[in-house]
Amino acid sequence: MDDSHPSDMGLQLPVALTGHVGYLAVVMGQRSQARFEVAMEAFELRPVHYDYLASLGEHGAASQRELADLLEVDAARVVSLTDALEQRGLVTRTVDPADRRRNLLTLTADGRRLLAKATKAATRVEHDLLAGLTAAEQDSLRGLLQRALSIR
Amino acid sequence: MDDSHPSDMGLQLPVALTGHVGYLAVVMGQRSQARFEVAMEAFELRPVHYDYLASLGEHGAASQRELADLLEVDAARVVSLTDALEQRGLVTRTVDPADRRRNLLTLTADGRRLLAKATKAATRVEHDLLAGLTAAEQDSLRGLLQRALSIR
DNA sequence: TATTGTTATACTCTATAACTATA
DNA sequence: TATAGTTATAGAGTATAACAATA
Repeated sequence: MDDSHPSDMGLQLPVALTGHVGYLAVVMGQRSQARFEVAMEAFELRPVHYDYLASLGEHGAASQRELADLLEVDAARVVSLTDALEQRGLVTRTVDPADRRRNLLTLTADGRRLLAKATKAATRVEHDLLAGLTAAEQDSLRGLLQRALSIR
Repeated sequence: MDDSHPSDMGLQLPVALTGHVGYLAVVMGQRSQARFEVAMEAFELRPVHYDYLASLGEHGAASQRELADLLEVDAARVVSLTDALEQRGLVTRTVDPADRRRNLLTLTADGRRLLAKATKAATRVEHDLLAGLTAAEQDSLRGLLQRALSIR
């Protein structure tokens, strides 16, 4: 929300915090999230909606439970998220013929179009977020975070 | 909360997310915060309490407003945080003689002792969080995050 | 009996606004 | 008039638990 001026010249954050990757990751995550929220407002999406749409965009279809596990959100939350996105015509629910308890979620054409636009905005946020680093440093940071998180 | 097994073998997170430093930073921050919360439970502290104590630990004394600006939390929140820490005998409020509107916050001896113990626990969390990286990579990651955030 | 999805409720956290006192 | 701190309230966001349908 508050893109802190580094030249505030009040107190300084203690080294006990700024010297830890854990703390820096929290701050970096908050900054990223805050800017991403602003960027997504243009599409009336919250970050979790984007994660939702992007996941369907790559997998084609998924059940609500699968999506809940993937995004690590409560199953009840997927219900209300899906309600909202379905009402806006971005997603459809269809009963899985193979297991009629399951709802298969799919992006509509509108959903794919919105996702494409939102993805461009997300890339712009990424670019701005890393403006202080060289391209090589950006790659390095990405790789280190992926390794630390055991992603890919 | 949920230290995700990478071998869940459900769906995989989309590259649209995992390929962005912004997303990785959010996930890293969440993981860090979650583990830090668990570690601080032993001291009946929440992360914000630790940030509070660590800031006083390095600055000696600060007013409530200064602390609110530094930690980027609401002034009203500093009131309730201070209430709790003061009741536990970890912090004292004393009126600033130079400006009687201001409360100067100081760690008590108990506060310093608890901070020292909590700091050790925080260091252990940091160590575990970065277990997958070499020492050189850890330094590199720390430096890149600091540069990206314009800290120090 | 276990799992998927749904609903309604309760709770936690935080921001907001109104107030007192000092400057 | 502006600032520091306090208090009480309201709001958003999320988790919880009970339920219905299907396996």
